[in-house]
Amino acid sequence: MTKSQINLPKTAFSMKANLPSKEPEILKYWSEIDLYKELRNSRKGQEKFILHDGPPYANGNIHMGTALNKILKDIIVKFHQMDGKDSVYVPGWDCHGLPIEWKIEEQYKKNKKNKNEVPIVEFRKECRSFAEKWIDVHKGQFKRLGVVGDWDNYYSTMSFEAEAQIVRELGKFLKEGSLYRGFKPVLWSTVEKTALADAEVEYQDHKSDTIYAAFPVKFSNIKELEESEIIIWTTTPWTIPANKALAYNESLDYDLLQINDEQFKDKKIVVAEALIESIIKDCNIEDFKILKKFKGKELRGTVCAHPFFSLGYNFDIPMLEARFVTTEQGTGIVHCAPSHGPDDFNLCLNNGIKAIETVDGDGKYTSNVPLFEGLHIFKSNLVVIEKLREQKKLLSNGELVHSYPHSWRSKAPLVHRATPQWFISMDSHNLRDKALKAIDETTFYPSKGKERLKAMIETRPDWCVSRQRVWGVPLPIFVNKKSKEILIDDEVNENIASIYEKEGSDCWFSDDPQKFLGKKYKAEDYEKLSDIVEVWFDSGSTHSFVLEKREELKWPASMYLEGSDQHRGWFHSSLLESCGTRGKAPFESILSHGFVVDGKGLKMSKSLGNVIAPEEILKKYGADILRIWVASSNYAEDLRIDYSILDQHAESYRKIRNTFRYLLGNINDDYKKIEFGKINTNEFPELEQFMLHKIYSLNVNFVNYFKNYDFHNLYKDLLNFCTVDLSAFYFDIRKDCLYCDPVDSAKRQSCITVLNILLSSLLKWFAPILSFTTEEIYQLVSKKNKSIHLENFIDFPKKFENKKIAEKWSELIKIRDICNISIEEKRASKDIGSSLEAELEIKLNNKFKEIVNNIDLSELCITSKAEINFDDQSDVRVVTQKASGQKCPVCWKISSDPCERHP
RNA sequence: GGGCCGGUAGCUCAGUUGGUUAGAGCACACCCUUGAUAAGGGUGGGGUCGAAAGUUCGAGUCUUUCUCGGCCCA
Repeated sequence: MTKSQINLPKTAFSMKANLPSKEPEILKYWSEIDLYKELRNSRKGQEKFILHDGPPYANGNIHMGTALNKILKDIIVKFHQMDGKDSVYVPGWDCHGLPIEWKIEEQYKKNKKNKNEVPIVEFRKECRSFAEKWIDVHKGQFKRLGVVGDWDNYYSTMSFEAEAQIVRELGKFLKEGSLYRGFKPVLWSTVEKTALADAEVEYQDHKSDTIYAAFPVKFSNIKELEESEIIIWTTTPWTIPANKALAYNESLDYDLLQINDEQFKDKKIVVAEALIESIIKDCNIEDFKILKKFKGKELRGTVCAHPFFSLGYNFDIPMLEARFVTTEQGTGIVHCAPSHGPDDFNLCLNNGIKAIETVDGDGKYTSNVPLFEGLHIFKSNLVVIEKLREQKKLLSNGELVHSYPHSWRSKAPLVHRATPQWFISMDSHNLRDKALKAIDETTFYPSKGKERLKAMIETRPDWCVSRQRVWGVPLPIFVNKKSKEILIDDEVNENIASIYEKEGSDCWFSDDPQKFLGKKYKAEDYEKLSDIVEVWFDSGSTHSFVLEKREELKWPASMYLEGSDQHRGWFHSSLLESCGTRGKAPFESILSHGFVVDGKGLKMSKSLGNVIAPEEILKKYGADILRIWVASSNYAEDLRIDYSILDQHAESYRKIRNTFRYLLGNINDDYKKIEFGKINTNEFPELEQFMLHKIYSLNVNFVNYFKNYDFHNLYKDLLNFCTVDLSAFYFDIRKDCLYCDPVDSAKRQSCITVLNILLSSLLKWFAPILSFTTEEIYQLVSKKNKSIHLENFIDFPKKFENKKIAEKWSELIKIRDICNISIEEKRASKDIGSSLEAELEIKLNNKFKEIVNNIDLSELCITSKAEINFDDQSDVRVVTQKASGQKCPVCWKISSDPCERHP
């Protein structure tokens, strides 16, 4: 039988991958050999690459976005590890915060338990164990993706160590003086006497009093405006006493009107042109004329007086530019009470007007509001309207039914109320400037991230770090009862931190305040805050209790990597926290990725029914397919996924797998490491030399792509190499030699050498992406080492590069393509089937003499014969004919003479 | 509603400073092979470059408007 005469490929590497069942076995193996420890040992003392993990929230199963994030991190960590660096990855979790509080409250409701009757400490314990449970679930799910890291020593923002360090970090801001107490409007229920979070608010129709009120102009760059009045419209007359500014939009058109009606005789008013019609109707104005038209931007610098200026409100009301002013309704000028609206608050804050406490928790005006102190705001609309009328500053009043926020519990209407909050100043100690400088010193992938973060830092208001909640790190602040001064003392701060380090922060709520104050101060002289720190400060501090505290890590991190929403989130808070405390960013580079969307580019949502869970993909395809999806997608934009896209990647995977299978089969699973120094590439056939050049130049691209974290191009090059250069070209041509030539022939040996080089190259190139499959193969062929992931990338010798051969062979491939077209014609007409049934007559222009010198085009085109003739005609002409003669039973070549190799 | 980013074959992606007929792989169709075989090879079809207008001798590339989508903010 002729089959015994030829060397057919033989391998234990199955064609079918069976990833969903194979991968867990490999995971088990990694855990048995303690891969993470091996990785660390293998790179002791090497340059570090530290990708600091942005902590996911310990709540709910992971979704595609989380999977993408972790896989991308793992790919990068593995690349750097194989690049010879000590590439350490410590995963972490964000644990404090409202979502977990709600989950526990939900459980209480189910069990008919009253939250207010549960001691804070007990409630917090339940939050803690809830977070712990989800950390465990996440851990299992992340590991299943093939993510390698220090899972046993993960970090969490609720560890005692973290809570203690967060106190120390706050202490730095406190000591510096940039942490201050201010006021900020929150949605407040005067019935429940508490602030409500957005999700606790429901919108219902509500009847409000409306007014048109007048603010006299004191100064303006538009001369005609003096002695006129700016008109505003509002649905909350009770906020007029808290007014501090007026807002206009610079791109709107405004008019100065003179009113001639009896009741407003000779009044001159300013309103937006687009709203004149509705205003004159609402205010019963019949006779007016337009004195002047002007653009909003001309209002810059205008200062008004308060409508109650003659009643003691004798401060300036500046006019400020604001984009939120529209001509939808009102007058095109908005009255701003910084204590009673977020827009108003931010606008005023950015213009140096601080909010003050104008209304107390019960809804009554404070002493900061002359004339109205003690009056309940819900009863004061009519009082304010009367006062305006009395001061001749009311044009009209009415009522409006509109959508308005209400408490979901009491159903009572809510108000925006400025409450005492704690802020970190952006400017008092140049935090903004420091952060902007740090951004300039950071490398962004993709580069557009830099502008995005910069724009946010440039315009953001002071950082509010306090929350009136329970599940978080308590703000470690004492305020002197008499002087109202904040206690700033390193000793006290360190005392609190060291207590937390031992027992956690629960004790803040249960233990004697004296415990925290130490002996220096008396507890009775101080008010202990019950606010907690907002969770972005927690996660923004991870660099301090992870990067700085752990010996195996370094500060700053080499990279922070998150979804692009984190420009507003973790990138942002980490930058501010670190610049405030250390003057520098905690990262050298930032990589941001887009969002996972469905196959059509729409966001995934339950209502659209287009959600794909990572779990389903793992069950159907396996983690390596998901990892291919990550590597092949352009993370700079949104990443599309659906089953047809995954099917396509699964197809590519098969191609890659079969490439490996061909390599393994032809070396019979007997991989031999090739010593590059010992091989003389010049003695190789040209085809082998060409392949070595291909390997070399692919690696040049590979390194460039990797350095720029350009994985989708890197993967594309690898895949194309497998399909175009190997499967359809090199492998196809060399089958004849591998199967039919004597085992010891120099040509076959050269080929085997190249196959060995290819195997090790591809294994390493693919290892960071196809973590499981490359390990599966490595286990089959490696004799000494425990894991492919412990290997280094290959440093290919310069002698592999051969530009001359590359140029020559790219011409040969063009000739081959033309031959194939000619062969195809004969195949289509059923003259021949296999290309070995063909013999070629190739006519070449004389200029190709050099190109085809020493080249057997029958080998290249896999035909039985190829005759070359030269002339001075056009470049390449091929005639294909059916080969005549006998088919050699061994190599299947057809020839009229007996087969030379197999006589 | 505002800011930012994006839209190139069915899919994943290339496309330099504007310059031949817009490329690759996959998928698809047809054919071959049965010695990589639930594999492998060959050939081929497929694009108004989201839309419109403008600048230019010339636009996928520059400008404006619109549209669709995403993120952030309100």
